[in-house]
Amino acid sequence: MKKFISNEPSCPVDYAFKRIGGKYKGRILWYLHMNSVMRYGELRKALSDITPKMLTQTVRELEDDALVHRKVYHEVPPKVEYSLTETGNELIPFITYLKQWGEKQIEKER
Amino acid sequence: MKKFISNEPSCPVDYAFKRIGGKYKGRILWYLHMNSVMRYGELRKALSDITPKMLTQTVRELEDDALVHRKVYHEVPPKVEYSLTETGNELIPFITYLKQWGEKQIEKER
DNA sequence: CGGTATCCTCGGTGATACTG
DNA sequence: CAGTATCACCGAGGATACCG
Repeated sequence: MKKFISNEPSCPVDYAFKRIGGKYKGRILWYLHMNSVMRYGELRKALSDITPKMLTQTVRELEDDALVHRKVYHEVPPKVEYSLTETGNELIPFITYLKQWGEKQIEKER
Repeated sequence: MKKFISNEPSCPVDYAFKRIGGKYKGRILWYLHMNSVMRYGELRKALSDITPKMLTQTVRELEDDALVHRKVYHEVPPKVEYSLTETGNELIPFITYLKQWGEKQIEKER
């Protein structure tokens, strides 16, 4: 039987995983989906175990990958709002599926 | 506006990511989906950059998580076949979606 | 053929303190 | 409020050699 082998240096599956992998990206995308718009401090509270450095770093990566939009209000005190971009929104069906699968597996373990 | 915050210690999204995250798991699941059954050496060729240690470690984790089935033939020379379990198959729609999304993004970059 | 056994590297993550 | 700046750690992943 002839096997299908895709040996591209950058497999699309790998590519996608790199863009949404990492310790917090899945949760951030999910929270932004649930809330539409969140401020820096709100994300920080939602991801209670995250350090400011990691939060900033992670949302910047998501912004560079065009999954998250960052809106800065030049006020005092400062205000920054995060939301999903169109491309980020395209990931939601996928994250929803993954979440349901995860819930099912957790249920199985009990 | 009241925000939706899910602060469970083990969010299902996180849970799922941990089970299919890692450098090679996505590709292994995808290859097994495409080929139905693959031997150790075939997986090794498919994932040309993987070391035997990492391959063994990764498929063992997938086996422990009941995503992959490992069938040993007690022959000489030895023969081991890997395939997706039912639970592993449930991830395929998700990986398919992710793959298409990845292809689209790669296309955008060009 | 299908793995193990060691040893080692490196970068993703964390802790803490400070700032416009 | 929304970040930066440093320094430190540790474990996922890699290199290499060997085994039943």
